[in-house]
Amino acid sequence: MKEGKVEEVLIKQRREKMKKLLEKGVKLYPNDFKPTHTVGDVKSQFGDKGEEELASLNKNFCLAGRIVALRRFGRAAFIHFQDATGKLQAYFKQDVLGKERYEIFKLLDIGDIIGLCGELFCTKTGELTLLVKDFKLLTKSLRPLPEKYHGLKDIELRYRQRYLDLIVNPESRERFLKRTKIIQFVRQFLIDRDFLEVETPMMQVIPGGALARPFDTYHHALGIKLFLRIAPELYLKRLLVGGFDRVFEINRNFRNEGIDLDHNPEFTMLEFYQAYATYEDLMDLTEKLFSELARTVLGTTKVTYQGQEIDFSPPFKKLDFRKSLIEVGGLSEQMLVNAQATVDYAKKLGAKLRPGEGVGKALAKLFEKLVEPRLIQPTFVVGYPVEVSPLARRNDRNPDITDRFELFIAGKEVANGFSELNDPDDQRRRFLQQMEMRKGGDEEAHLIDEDYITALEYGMPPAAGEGIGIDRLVMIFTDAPSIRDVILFPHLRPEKDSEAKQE
RNA sequence: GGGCCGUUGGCUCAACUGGUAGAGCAACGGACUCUUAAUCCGUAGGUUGCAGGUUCGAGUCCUGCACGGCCCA
Repeated sequence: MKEGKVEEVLIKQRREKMKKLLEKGVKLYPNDFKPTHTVGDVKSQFGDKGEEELASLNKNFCLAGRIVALRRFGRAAFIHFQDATGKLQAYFKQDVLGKERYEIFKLLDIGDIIGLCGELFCTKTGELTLLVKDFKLLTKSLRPLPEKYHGLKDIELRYRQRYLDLIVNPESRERFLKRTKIIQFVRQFLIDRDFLEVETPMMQVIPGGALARPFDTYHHALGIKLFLRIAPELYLKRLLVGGFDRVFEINRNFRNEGIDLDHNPEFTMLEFYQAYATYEDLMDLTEKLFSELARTVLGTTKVTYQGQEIDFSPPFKKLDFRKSLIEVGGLSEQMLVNAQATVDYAKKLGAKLRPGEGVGKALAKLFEKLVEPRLIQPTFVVGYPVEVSPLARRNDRNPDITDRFELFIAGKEVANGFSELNDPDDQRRRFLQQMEMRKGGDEEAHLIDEDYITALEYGMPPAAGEGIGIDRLVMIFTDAPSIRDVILFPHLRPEKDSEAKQE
């Protein structure tokens, strides 16, 4: 971070205060203060109590938090301090504290973390306030916080110094609290349905389970190249082979791709697998999950996302993949029956199709461009081409498509699920097709995983599985325009200064 | 990777067609014992992202670079 001269002066001033505090025998970073209450406790218990009621309490409260506002006048002052649960006002008076303690109080700054003990009362204006009888500096802050009224607006600083964003922008803090609530709800929803939470490798020898470019790394002791996982799918399905009939994992995936409003190189994914279920069962389950999630976390099934109302009450719309290209994408029937015409049109719209790549890939590209952004209300799209679904079960009536769905909300792909392919011979053929594409230059084509095929040869029960992009889900539920708004520390290019420091 | 836009005290923002870089908050000094964007008086704080160029003169125009945002690939 660049450090201007002015900032250095501000820091120096605070260091001077530290010196004075030390001279008065004040410890700067003690760790022996135990709060008896949080701001949330106090507010929920006494927030609506009247003056007399508070006065008759005659009880001592100890709280701790960061000073975020300071209004001094002579020998008294009001501050606001905040802890993890909220903000509370406190009143410092020389009468109460004595001259010596009040002199120490005067050396405190906005940003300092303090412990406060005292009684609750109600101010003239009706605000619940702690009358401070004793206080203790817990951590001295050396740097000035961003402005109290406007907060921190600079988007780059908000990402790079998220802790500042969290201190001064309540809506950011709320958003991340909501993220946690969402994940907790999803986890409990699955646990309640007898799903077993498991952890599978983040580092894999063969990165599989999705069509994406991986990050690679090296394990020195083993002397092998490893890849950060792009999906946990193939490991979770090995667990189905092992007899865990319902499993799930909520964890990070890593994909070596560009960054935009909907993509971060590491993102959080839920994947779950259920033996003896079909993709249709999972669509039902997904509707239930999303609508209950909305009701629990937001208190309503109608959500406003970027100005558009989204209704999570079931049932969700279902749309056939091919039909969606005509009805939503505006393509003609004639074009879709003519493979060459389809491919040509996809190319015309800017899709890069390599020589080996067929009509399935072209359709997927057309869908991505013409249909996906228009699916605002929760919509299941079903009937994806086999070519782009190498791990999904083939449809019994139409062998060109799979028993697969994707769920779109607000123009974003939020979930992807299918009946699992458990025929080891078909799986091998699919892998081989993918290898052909890879030879044709498709770096995202799936690699052959012989060990996984071996597992299938032992027999995997018929099953269905699904992945849900947690970050996008949180975006929609918190009205966040960018995935970076729902990831605490999104990836940015390092600043030049810090790069120099590393060397 | 390409296009467009942005970068001004710690923070939030001003500065017309090129003509002495300003304000609020925060800070510092002072007054003030129920304030809440406290108030009042005073003070200080800037290599306008970086490097070049044009010009008598550049925050402003031009070129390159860095970082960020949006759009496209």
